Amino acid sequence: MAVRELPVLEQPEAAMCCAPIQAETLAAADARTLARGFAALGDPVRLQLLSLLATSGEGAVCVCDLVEPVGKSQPTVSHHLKILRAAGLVTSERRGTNNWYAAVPAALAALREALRSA
Amino acid sequence: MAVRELPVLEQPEAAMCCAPIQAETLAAADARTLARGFAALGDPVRLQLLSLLATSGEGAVCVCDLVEPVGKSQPTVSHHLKILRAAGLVTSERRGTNNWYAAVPAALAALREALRSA
DNA sequence: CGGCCCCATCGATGATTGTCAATGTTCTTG
DNA sequence: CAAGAACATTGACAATCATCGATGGGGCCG
Repeated sequence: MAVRELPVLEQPEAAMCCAPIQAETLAAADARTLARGFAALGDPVRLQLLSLLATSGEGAVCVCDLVEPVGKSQPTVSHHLKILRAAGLVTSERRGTNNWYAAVPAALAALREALRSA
Repeated sequence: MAVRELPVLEQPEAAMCCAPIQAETLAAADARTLARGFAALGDPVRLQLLSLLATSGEGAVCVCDLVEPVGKSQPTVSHHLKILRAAGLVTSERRGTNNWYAAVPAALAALREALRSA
């Protein structure tokens, strides 16, 4: 594509925004942001990826160690990681030729907090 | 429709299954079930509906009081409520001519628990 | 009984999504 | 510099989804 689309939504954004679901009537804007976060969790492959990252003894995991466990092609895994990163749930860091991903506990905690309902 | 589709997935199912994301490597089956629950939260309209239900002083809310706040057509709201109910996140009860929906705190708590990551 | 709400379902449509094979890009290494 | 390895991006396609207007069915009331 010649003309870049507005990349504004590509930025990590979920992080720690938004009032919990229970605060008066969730504003539409907050709802959109929160929904993007939950939607990122709404796929089995992404949950497995997140699980692999969260349970890895030492924080980060190389993509090469993620492809086989989830049983999908490498481009598909890359695609899901991109979504998780856009939602702010994971971070990535290049080390030499490979790419290490790590979960962002604070982001998960934020979504968890939005779910407190009593 | 003459022949009912297999209704098995229509039943509330999320409820309280599945190991948390952090337990070893989330089995594919558990991941699917959890993902269905989070996917149900992955839409702004459904989050708003859930918010309305969770914040209602007295448990249940009539559909007629849900349509206007979310700014969508009545069939659309009905559709989203159906999805929330299928995911076990809300329950419905007929009272006279109208239908009252209520959040299921235990189901929300189950998803919240799956998110504990440290 | 007849009309009127309240709500669910149907049918259609445009948009989004998950997936893969093929191709690029960026390093490292010989 | 050439070859190869590790990922990301592109393009394509089938499937799912969100949305709405129109319709249907079940209670209530006059």
